[in-house]
Amino acid sequence: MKEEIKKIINEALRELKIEETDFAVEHPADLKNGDYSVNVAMVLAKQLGSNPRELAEQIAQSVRGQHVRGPLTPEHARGPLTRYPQVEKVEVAGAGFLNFYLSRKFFADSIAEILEKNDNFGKNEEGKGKKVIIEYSSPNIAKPFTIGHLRSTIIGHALANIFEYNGYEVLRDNHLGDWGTQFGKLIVAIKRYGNEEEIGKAERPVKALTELYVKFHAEAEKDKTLEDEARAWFTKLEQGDKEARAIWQKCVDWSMTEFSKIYERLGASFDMTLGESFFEDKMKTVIEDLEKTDFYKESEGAKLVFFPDEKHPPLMIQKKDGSTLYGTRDLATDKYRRDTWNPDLVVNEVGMEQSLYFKQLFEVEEMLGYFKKEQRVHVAHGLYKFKEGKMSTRKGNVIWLEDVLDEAKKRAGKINEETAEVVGIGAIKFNDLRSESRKDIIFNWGDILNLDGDSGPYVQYSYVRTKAIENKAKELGIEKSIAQPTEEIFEIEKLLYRFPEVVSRARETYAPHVIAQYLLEVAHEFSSFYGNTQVLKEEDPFSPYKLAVVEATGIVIKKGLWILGIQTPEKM
RNA sequence: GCACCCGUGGUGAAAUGGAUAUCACAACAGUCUUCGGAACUGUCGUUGGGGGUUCGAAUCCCUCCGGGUGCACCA
Repeated sequence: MKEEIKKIINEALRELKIEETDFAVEHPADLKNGDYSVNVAMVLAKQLGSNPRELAEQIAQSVRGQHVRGPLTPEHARGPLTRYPQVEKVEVAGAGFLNFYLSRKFFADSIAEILEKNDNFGKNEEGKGKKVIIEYSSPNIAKPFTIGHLRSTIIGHALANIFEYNGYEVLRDNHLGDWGTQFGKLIVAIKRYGNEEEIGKAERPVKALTELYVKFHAEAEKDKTLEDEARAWFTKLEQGDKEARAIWQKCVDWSMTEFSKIYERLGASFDMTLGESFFEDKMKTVIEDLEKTDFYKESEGAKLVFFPDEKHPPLMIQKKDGSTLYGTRDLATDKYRRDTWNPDLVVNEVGMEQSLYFKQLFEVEEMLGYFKKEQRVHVAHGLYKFKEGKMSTRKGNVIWLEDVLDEAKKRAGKINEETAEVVGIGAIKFNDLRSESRKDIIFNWGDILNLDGDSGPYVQYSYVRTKAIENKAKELGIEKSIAQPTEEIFEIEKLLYRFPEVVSRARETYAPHVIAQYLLEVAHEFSSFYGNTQVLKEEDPFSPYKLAVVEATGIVIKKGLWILGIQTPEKM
């Protein structure tokens, strides 16, 4: 429709003998200002030195076919609008906006389209033939999967769905932190203070491993030789020592058993889980590649990359003891990704605190010719905060994710026992996705599970309500139909047809909250029309056309929530 | 010290450079009574301060203030 409006405007400009110019066709923020608004008069007013409102009025008249200046072409005499039955009227408003109001026909057609496409409504092809790797979740083996890891999992999952819905081929990668010096410490701790059999049988083996890890640090305070012992074990692990390898493997297995339970509850899934250990033998060539560049330098025995003009602080790629770092492994990972899948885009969903690191990483990858900077994106999220203060993952002062999920379920159970899990998890997810991911989230149970407010359960309930109305109509023997669009304009129709644009914008901006906010708007509009007693005041509460709108609303909400990774219960 | 992010009603948030800055929660005042967990209406703002760019700034630029995070052998 946007394109059609551009054509209409350009036609009017030609008729007025005004040179064409760039202008915007947008949805006004306020639904009262029409469905599309055009700023062409304001843009032109400056160039022509005329009054924007008067100019807008002239353009509007030309659009309506009420031309004033010069002879009319026969086609134009009828007015462009008569050839576009989707447009109801054009009005001049504000500083000189041309507001286009769409017609009943347009809305009825869009409702028909939603009903027809159903589950596929909103899918588009903009990413056709393009491949994107999205790395998210990426917990550390043998370390707690806390509420802190929740954000990456939830946001990453939503992003993956957003890209997929826009036609991209999506590879979801869980880049496990399964390598690094902490495994030396862990091996020492297990051998000294642990019991493998007990850990294996524990309900939460990771919890047991974390306790051992904490104990190691406590003991290492007193006995400095422990650190050396740990380093030695990590070296053994790197060299493929059988015993070290076996213990490491157990840690991975125990952790994954525990993590998969969480993923199942969260509905998150991955196409691959290539942990850092997978790239252990792939780092040599990366370091060789780097040594060839002008930016490589050794300093105090370590190998570093220095950035031109000291744009960023240097990035270390090898420690003086010869072992590698996080960055080295990430470079190897991305080289492998390029060689194996040749993706158009690689996205890392990781916390904000790593944004300098990612700037460095992307810069180095460009130096090495692995990826261009525009092919690498760091989607950064803020922290969860609690009223009591910032949460800390150190010193065992940890909030375990499973406890949070259980609490959500328990609280949601007060609404409806049967759907407690779906509503509880949905509430947590929606709370995470409803605002810009860059911002910190203040964790507040009252808001998260609020049925009346801007919450996941509120949106889920709106969907359930569409089903309730459909069932009621069935009882009354009323069939949906778009044959007779009611005279009254439902504000909700003005929102539903925009769903595909919303999905597209969420992809462009890497912003799931765009979809969440849209769903809230839909839910609010829906409840002001079909919010309970309101409906019964209507003369014709369950007309066939209204039912069609209700069903379309259900389709859009369900699909929107699906993209966010949130399930829709059938009852609440 | 340097760099990055954030600052919007009492609270939590939204706003592709556009219109009278939107929504929810809480509070107060009122209308209505069920397909339901009712819903709706009204009241409450110098977008942290100050400059600048622009026809137009919460949004872009500069600067100051406040909060957060990061800056060589962790990940």
